[in-house]
Amino acid sequence: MRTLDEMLTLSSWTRELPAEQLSRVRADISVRDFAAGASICRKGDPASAWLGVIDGLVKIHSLSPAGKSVTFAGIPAGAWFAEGSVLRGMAFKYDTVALRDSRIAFMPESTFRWLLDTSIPFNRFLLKQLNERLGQFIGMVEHDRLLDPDARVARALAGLFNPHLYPDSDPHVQISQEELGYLAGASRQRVNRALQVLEKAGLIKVDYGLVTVLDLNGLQQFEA
DNA sequence: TCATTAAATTGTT
DNA sequence: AACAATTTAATGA
Repeated sequence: MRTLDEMLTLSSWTRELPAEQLSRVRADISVRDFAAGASICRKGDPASAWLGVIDGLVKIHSLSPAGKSVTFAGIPAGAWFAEGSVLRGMAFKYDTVALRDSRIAFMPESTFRWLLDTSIPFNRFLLKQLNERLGQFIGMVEHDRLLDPDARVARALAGLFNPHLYPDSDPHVQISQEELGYLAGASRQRVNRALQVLEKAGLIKVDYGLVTVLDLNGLQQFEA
């Protein structure tokens, strides 16, 4: 399992941070492990920390009153998230759940705001991240209305590998087809067929509980 | 190390 | 939604 220091080294916003600043940030962050299926934070919890996925995989999702699950984003190792709620100073609007055993970094809101007030590199990073996320969500609406299920699964999968949001270069995702369904807005059965199509197209490799991306560009551009 | 079993995940209808 | 097949993880001999 990866460590906080490895995560910080991987995060681009730490690279231009002066050593004193980085060491304070490092000292302020706390780390907690979550088992697969465990809730990391719930809708309504105060957004008291900026969150980083040191290891594992996390989803941001919402449950309909009828119990249907919709996943808005899957967050792989190496990524930081929840800056929206911390910036707003409000409670979380969605639930976040560990999809596998995961290690999460908690940067206190006070440290986050201190970086915001003092570090240009940190602000640059946040702007870029917010912009990338905006693009991803606009894309989701577009794909939802214009693309067939095979292509939607392809884009949902590709979204987990956005190189700006998720700098980790590991081409594997350990995720079940059921969870991919929640992410792509398709049934598990439909996801299963889509994965077979994408595998035959040479874009991915499918294993038990694991998808390996072979051609990220091809995935992003896939259309039936 | 191997066999057995339960649980999770997948493939198909 | 249901069912069978497959894979993994855990257990104990």
